[in-house]
Amino acid sequence: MARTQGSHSDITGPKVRDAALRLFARHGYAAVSMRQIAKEVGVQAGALYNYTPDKQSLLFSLLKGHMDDLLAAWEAEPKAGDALARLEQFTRFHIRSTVKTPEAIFISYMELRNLEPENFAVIEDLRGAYEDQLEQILRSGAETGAFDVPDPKIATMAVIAMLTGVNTWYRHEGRLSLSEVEGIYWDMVRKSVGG
Amino acid sequence: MARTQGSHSDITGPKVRDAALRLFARHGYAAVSMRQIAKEVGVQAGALYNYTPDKQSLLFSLLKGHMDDLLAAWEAEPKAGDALARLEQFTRFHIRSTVKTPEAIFISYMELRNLEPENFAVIEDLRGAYEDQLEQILRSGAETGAFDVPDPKIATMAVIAMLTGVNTWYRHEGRLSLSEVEGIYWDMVRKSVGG
DNA sequence: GTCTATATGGTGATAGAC
DNA sequence: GTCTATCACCATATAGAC
Repeated sequence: MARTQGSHSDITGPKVRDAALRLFARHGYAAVSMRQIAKEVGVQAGALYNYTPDKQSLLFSLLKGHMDDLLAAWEAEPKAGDALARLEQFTRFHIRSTVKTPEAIFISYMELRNLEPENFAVIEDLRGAYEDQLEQILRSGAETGAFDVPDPKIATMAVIAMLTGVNTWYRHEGRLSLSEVEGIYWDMVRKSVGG
Repeated sequence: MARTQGSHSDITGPKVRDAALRLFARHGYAAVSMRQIAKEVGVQAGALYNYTPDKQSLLFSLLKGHMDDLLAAWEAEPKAGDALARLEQFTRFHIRSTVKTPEAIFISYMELRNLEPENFAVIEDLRGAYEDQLEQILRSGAETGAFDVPDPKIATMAVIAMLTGVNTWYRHEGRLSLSEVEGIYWDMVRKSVGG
């Protein structure tokens, strides 16, 4: 039986999140008003509050959703292979993630300071869990002698920063294909840890 | 002869810039009000306009000043040595700069999107000039066979991102000394380019 | 050079009609 | 679920007294 009371909530909700993600990534959370988001969605500002209790919750929800998706996608990857194979897997996974959802990756490290303390703590935990995945790979490879990594913690930060940097310049229409980019970065990552 | 009309401009001016730099770095340009800056300086908001025509000019001036300082400091470095020595020099220089002026480095890549178009173009040019310094080093090393770098442009972005990442975690009171950090990163950078 | 006071407009969020 | 209208507040920037 068809709904008699018309509702767009099942489509407007995602549109609100999409618009917020895009605008936050482009202009920054603090610089974007609820009226701008509403205009992008095609509703009045008041209608947004059917989908989020406030602006801060909207930001948090986007970041939390992204981190959950990222961790779930990594968990879903096959976990076979030695440390070198796992490092290649992580490298390619992180670059593909960066390229697939650039706005989400971007706001996830640009808008942390605009989270209220409790929200910040949640996202920082998830980020830490993600970085731990790489750190464990480097640590296990260092123990078996597969890698030459004197300080796995620092090496983790260095590799993550290098890979996330793809975000700042990669364009789909660019000179290099995604697999070429992956190959170049994997070559550098592998060599940087003496693998 | 002493000034009869009291003036604090020679001290208030720098204090305005210092406060703005610190607050922009911590909370972001869009999230910081002129009233907050004034409060930090210890004057009323109106007084700030003796030192900047508007908020945007204040941001631009901070970014421009930082990039000019950075380029001038690099120019002032001795330019002897082969590509490998020059790469080590750049690596250590960039890390030291990142650690010495963390707020300026931070806003220089976080607040670009808050610059108006003409201001953005100026800063982007200066950033490009800085990145070119590294790219030329990698390119010359690749030509002589000192480095194994198939794509100097990408390698430049990768190395810069890795080094700038120090900004996100380094603390003066931390576990590692600056020269230890430099050493670890230089080891990774050298290996990553096959040097 | 700094102050107080103010012009002008945008902000997040809510109330109540439909 | 969306609209219009509105509240209370904060924003940047300026004017004019001292």
